[in-house]
Amino acid sequence: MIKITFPDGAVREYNSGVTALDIARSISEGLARKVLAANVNGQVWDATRPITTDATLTLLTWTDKDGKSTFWHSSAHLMAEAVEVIFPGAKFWVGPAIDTGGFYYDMDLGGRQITEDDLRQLEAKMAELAKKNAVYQRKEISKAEAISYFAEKGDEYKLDLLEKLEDGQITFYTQGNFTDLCRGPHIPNTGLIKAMRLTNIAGAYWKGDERNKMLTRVYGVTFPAQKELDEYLLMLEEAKKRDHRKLGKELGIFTFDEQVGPGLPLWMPNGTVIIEELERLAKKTEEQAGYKRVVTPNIAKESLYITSGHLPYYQDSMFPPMELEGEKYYLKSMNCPHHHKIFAAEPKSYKDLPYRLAEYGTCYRYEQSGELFGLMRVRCLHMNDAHIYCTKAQFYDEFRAVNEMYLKYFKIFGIDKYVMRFSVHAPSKLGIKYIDEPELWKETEDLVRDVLIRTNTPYIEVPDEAAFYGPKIDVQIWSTIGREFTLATNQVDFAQGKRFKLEFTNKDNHAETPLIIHRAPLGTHERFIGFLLEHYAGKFPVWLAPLQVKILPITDKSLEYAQSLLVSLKNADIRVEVDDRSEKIGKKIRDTELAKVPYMLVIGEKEMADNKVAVRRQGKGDLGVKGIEEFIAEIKKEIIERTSNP
RNA sequence: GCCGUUGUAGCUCAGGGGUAGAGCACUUCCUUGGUAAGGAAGAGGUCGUGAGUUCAAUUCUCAUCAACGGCUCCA
Repeated sequence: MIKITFPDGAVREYNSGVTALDIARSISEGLARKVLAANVNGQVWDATRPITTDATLTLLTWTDKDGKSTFWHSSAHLMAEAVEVIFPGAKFWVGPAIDTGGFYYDMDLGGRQITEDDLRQLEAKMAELAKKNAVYQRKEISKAEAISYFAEKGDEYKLDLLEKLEDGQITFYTQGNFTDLCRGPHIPNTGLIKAMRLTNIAGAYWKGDERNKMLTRVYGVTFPAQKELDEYLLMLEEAKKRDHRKLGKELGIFTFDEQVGPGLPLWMPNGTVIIEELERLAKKTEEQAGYKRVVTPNIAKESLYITSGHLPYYQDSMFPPMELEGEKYYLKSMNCPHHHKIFAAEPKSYKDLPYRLAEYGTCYRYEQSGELFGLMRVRCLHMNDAHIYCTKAQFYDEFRAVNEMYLKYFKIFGIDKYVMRFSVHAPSKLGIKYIDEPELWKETEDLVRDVLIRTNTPYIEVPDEAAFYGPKIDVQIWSTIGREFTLATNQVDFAQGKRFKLEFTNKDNHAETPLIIHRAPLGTHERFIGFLLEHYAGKFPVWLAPLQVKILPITDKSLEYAQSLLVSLKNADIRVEVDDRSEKIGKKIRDTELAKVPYMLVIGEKEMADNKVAVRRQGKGDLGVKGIEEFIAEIKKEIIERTSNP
């Protein structure tokens, strides 16, 4: 007998060799039908794998993250089985579950192309195979046997995988007519997969290396019930409606033009209002935090970027230089070197530090054409940039203050889902990807970690993602499309100070090099507004809304009254327009609702007689009648306090 | 940059070897209507661009540009 400990602490005895599925069945048949896998002593196992020692056990179902990923990974195998039927001779690389939902399988179809129609055919085949209730069978196998199996099959990709594996760690999983080299685990049988959708076809480099052959990747998603697939598809539809590219066009925020160039957004009047409101917020915040504003040119001579160290590391991401009078000029892809030159322009004493320079800097980066994505990845960007020059003793307070500024902003925008990524260097890439100063890397990484730990900031540490000049903290956020983006960045730089020979005179009258903090809490206008469009689904809070109030006269008898209201509101610095078309009020309301204008003032003969306005809030409906002064006072409060949407 | 898909009116889309269509938007007129679409008429397109095949190309072929889905990349 073995002892099984359940999550609630209960302990029950079972015969050795019992499976998680048996245990579930001993509790209830209903539970047994839902079990997808099990967590046995901290490892995710097949629910059908015999347990032979005392163990802690958690049964995993669709509601568990590991249950879902087991389900999806098993679905990848099911898809592969269908692929083998429809594309005989297909060779397989890997087919994992993906965090954001679903799975993919990378395959070599021997030069054959796969089409949307093929996907529908594959789905049908998967459904047919699933109905057979085929059991996923696990088998431990020797390396020699495994090699001979795939050698015979002619699958060089699996043979490549086998090279790194040794006897004792190789398992095969078989369901129906499909056998795969796989670590597992898998769900008990294919019958659990009730609904499936192959979502798209893509190319993917073998092993993720662009020098390698491109394999065919098919993405899919499956569910234990048709209803859940329907809900998933509905959610995708909703996400599409929130896509910043769609909203940006509908709301007149930005546009692209072929003649201007890819990745070069044109900010339209409505978008420009948002830019200016964001800048107003940033400038006030930064002024209060002791920053000084500067303005620098968009181009500089080559030597500046040689000194900064950017050219050797990032030349590929810069627009090619303009050459005139024997001199090369580059469009700036970062503001730092320019700021360093401002620091260097006047001698500095320790009394001048911390010295904080801020600029909404325009930068140009030559992102590869395939990387461009709406406003999220562009070639011309406006960065909420600043550089803080400080002593090591000041570093803690300065770095902490920057992190606190992030949090202050996130509160204003209601951003509650984010992760701080602490990116550190990789010692093996010193001198290649990173400045070759091992002691300084250690020292600055320790300084940053110290801030994070002492301020109780949750973070994850990621190796080999630092900037070339020092460690950094990136703030990751998720758009409604499910993509992950770096919104803000806070970086330490121990390298450029030296390279630019930046110095201050310390208390002992010696020259000392300052530490530099690069920070951009609001990221770039492009990415931030792209994010906000999706975050608010285009319904901006009043302080950011391009048009804050629309006055809707019911008939043209109240046009004159509308004009007088317009003047009052404009005098109160409210962004307002009158809809003076000869349309019915229902039509005017509909159009204004769709334009996502926060407030509508409906006025007719009644309001005119009482000198009042009927207030309607976008998405909320009629709020009743009030005096114009009362309305102005309320909306001004909402604007000044930068209130989030109710 | 790589693999794949797409490109028709301002927008969303239909069509198809014999030089084009809908809805919305737009213009004009009628309508003055109380909280999500009043009516009529009109204007608008070298069917992304360039070349080829053909008596004839927007439709077929090739190239190119751009967008989209991924991969790679992201100071």
